[in-house]
Amino acid sequence: MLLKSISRHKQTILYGLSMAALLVLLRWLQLRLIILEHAFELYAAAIAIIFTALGIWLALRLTKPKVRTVIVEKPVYLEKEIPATPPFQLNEKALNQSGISKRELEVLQLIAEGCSNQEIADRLFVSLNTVKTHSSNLFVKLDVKRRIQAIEKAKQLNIIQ
Amino acid sequence: MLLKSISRHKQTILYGLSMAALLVLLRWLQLRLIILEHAFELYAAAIAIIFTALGIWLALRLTKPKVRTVIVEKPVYLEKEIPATPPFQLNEKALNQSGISKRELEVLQLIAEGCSNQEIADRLFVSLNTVKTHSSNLFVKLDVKRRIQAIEKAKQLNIIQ
DNA sequence: CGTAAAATCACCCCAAAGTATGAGGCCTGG
DNA sequence: CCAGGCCTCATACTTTGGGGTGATTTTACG
Repeated sequence: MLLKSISRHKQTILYGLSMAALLVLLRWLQLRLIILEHAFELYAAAIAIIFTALGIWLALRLTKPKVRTVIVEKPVYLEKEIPATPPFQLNEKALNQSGISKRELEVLQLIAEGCSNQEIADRLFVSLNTVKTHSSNLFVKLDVKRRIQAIEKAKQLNIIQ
Repeated sequence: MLLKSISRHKQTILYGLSMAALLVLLRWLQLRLIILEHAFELYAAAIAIIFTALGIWLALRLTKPKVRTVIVEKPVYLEKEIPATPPFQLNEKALNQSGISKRELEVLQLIAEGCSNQEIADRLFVSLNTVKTHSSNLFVKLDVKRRIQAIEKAKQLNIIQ
């Protein structure tokens, strides 16, 4: 029970532990180097670097990338010039009809890339359970039973590449 | 507004608070064990805060795009000029190089159709274990970890449609 | 402002997928 | 003939996937 809980929050715990370890290390370094001449500068520099990294990490972790690309259909009739490889065109109609939400679409795309649910969770910064929920909903909306079938269907419908 | 802001950045605040708690703990430990100059600690804390902020600012600065709307003109071709789908050409060279056997290829094709291992076993009239063995070998030979990746890779190599 | 949809997460349980290992039968080329 | 690849299957185990339920929080919209 406890073990399960631990393994489930492995990442969180790891984060915490590594931060703690880092601070202890810094403390130790301080004690070690306190006698040296430029210990203070080194220590300050280390803090600066580490906390800059922490800040970057925090920002990236907490600001959900809000890149939203909206593709609008605009028919253009052509006579003869056919591009060799027709570019992917998101079929918004099919997407809307299926009732698949934005987040679900993201999950679907990652599924199509061959990610495991855990990998998807890591890349979207959500929990494994959330990914499962999304994919479950996806299967219902796409009327399929397995992720592979979901990929096939979504490709047929031009919902994903 | 303030409340909203608080609830929005709950994670951040929690993180900050726990960091603060950690520092206080360390401070307390220090007071317990050693008596050192206070200026240093304050200075270090200041550096930490400032550079965390710097990191956040940097990250936010460097990840620029927010909402972008891309309008793509979708080419619609006249009836006669529907781009022909190039006929599937099995890449025998890649197939031989990969070392995939005949039976494994059959399994691979059924995997790509979205069949479960049990369904594959039924269709090939072999046991479930056999299918598992084949697919395991496939993953090694294709250098992938999951069946979805195997499908992708096999399609890339023109081993399957 | 209130509501509905979307997103998030948890817990339980079971099924499917995948790993590791061993083993026996069947061809085939040297 | 016999070594080696292939196909078959088994057993045991771990990991991942998926169903179901319920809950809270965000977000979007009238």
